[in-house]
Amino acid sequence: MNILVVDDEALIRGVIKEYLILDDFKVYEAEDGLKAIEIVKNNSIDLVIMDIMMPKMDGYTACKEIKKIKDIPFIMLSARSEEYDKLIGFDLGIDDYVTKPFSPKELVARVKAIIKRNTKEESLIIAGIKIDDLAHEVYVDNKLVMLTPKEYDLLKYLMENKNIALSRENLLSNIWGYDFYGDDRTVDTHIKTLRARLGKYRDIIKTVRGMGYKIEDKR
Amino acid sequence: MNILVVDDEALIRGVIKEYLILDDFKVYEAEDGLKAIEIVKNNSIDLVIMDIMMPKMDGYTACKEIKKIKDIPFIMLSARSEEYDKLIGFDLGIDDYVTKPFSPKELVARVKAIIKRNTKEESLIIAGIKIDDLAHEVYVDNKLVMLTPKEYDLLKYLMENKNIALSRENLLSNIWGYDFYGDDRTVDTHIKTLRARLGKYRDIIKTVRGMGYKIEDKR
DNA sequence: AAATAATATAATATAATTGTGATAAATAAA
DNA sequence: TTTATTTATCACAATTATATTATATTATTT
Repeated sequence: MNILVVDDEALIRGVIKEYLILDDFKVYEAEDGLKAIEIVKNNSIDLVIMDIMMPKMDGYTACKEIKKIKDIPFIMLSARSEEYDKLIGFDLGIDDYVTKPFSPKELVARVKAIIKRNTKEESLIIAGIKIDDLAHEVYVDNKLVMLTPKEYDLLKYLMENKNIALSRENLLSNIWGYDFYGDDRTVDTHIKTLRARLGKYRDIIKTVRGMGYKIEDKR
Repeated sequence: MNILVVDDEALIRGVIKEYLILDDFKVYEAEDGLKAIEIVKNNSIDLVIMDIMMPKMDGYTACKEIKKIKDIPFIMLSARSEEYDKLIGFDLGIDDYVTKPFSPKELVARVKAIIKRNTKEESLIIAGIKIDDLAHEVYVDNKLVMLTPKEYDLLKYLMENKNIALSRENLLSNIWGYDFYGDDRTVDTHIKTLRARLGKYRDIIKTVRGMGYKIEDKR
């Protein structure tokens, strides 16, 4: 889950970020509305925490602009509680509102609550293969299949990037990590074992000769 | 969950009702304080959304009367935010306050928030394991089992997040606290002792290799 | 069709992860 | 304080996963 924190005070951003990271959120930061819009355009942001009072572009305007791009849940921060009414008047689809000074723990709780009510049980499904990422489980024709960690990561990454041919380098750096300096062919071996796990669906993993691999989803 | 919406404007009642129904609430309507009291007397109402300005009997009075009958959470609606202070002065045990014009989405979110914090944690049960959180007791096959504080917290957290694979970092930050800078493997040790306490149910705690642990509830 | 290139597979050695028991440190209780 | 309990860390064994290498197979090019 990617959270964008927008506040002109670096200190406040820092505190919020620290707490969010503890709960496995990935945190992006912006110091004003304009930068926030840029980040939303170029990243997959799932929720925005935004201060109302900011230089260059205030929270109201920034929220309105971002909502045009993508309907992301918002939590607005503000120093004064009176601003609440003003905010409601805007009817921007604000999901929550927190006044400063706030407790970071409370803020994180609200983030979780909002994400929970906005997250439709999204499990990745292609052909007879389903990944329940929360449970960290893979089903083939509704039968639970045990994968090793690497197999799991590989399948998930391929499914998230279905219909895209992924080079071995891409796979290595995104799944093994940028600091992996091993053999390219390591990927091949894992593709092999993964295919074996997928049984009759082994062929959804296509070999892209001279390039790498991809998972194909016809629909 | 039964919600009573009290407002003299049928249009507003209608909008609120529409949104509440989307979230599976059952909605009762009243157009003034007197009718509201009647409905509360004759139905099991869990929460009241009430406008302050109403004919026959205003919101303040109606709220006071209803609180005499039953201690139900209230959300008050009002056209002017200045009335907020007046409302606070009354100290009627208002749970939330929303000024018109309001966002129905926001209102529903607040309803949910209030219901959540008013609902007593029911006891968690998975397989033969029961946590009575109020009593702070754990039963295995209805036999009281003594756990250390950490074991209790760990079991409770795992059960609250059943069917979700939880990383060691997640467990550490949520159970030990964000300021714990110890060894990952500490979790393992506690999982070990916890499993021992659970006797024949030790296997409901699944190891998610390369990841962490989870509790599985098949049903 | 042969030569070449790329990938698939199998076998295996290496590495990483987890389970567990022992122990020391910290905390709470007597 | 002493004692008991709880907690964290360590060490090692058991398990499981991974990377590498060698070889076989398949696809592409000439």
